[in-house]
Amino acid sequence: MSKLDSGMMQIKCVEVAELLKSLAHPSRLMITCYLSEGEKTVGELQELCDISQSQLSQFLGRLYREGIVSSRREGQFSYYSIKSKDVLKMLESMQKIFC
Amino acid sequence: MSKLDSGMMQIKCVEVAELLKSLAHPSRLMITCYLSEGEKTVGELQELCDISQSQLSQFLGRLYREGIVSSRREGQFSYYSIKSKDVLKMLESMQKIFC
DNA sequence: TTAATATATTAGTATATTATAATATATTAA
DNA sequence: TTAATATATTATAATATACTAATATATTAA
Repeated sequence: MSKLDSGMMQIKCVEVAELLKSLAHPSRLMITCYLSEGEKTVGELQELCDISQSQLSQFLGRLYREGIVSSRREGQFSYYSIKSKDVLKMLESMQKIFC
Repeated sequence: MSKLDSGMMQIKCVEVAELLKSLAHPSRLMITCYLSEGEKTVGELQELCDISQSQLSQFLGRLYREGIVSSRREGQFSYYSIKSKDVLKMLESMQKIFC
């Protein structure tokens, strides 16, 4: 583990803390965990996560704005998935440690 | 990666989201990152993290209440360290991924 | 005992987040 | 075109968080 100088440390901590904040809610974490298995529609997520339509949509909107997920529309459905490899790695290592 | 049933999934997500929330602030993340190298005094952390005495103490208090760090007093100094192996693993894997 | 150092606590304001209900939009099926 | 389904947006009240300044406590040194 190479050490960062204090300036870089600050920058990294701001950046990573933002990611943690995005994930730091039971429902948002659950959403992203399920998405780590692969792309899902809003409806599928709603089944899996058991939260209200409005909240799910708001959480997805937030995760999207914060760059955690990407989305594509195909006809009636919106498909969401994890946007970055690093976030995926992070989700996987959390699953290894805690699940 | 074995799959959890939805009840266990809920429980794990609540638990891990709490941890993420504890770490989801640039200063709290920095504090815990430095502590992942080993026990430190409040004064040492203050040097390293460059935050006000009051905030540092409040953040340490919160991390303590939330079970992330443990502390011991030795004379004039308070020593803090990461309390759980799992949190340590988590911090290390974040460093591997993002630093 | 007093002063200095290390750390903790309290109070107050500003801002952010959560949850819910209501409403809006887009797409497909009848 | 209308109804139904899938998803998004807005408004709002309740709660939590962040930051600062001020004050308090405990320990050591003089």
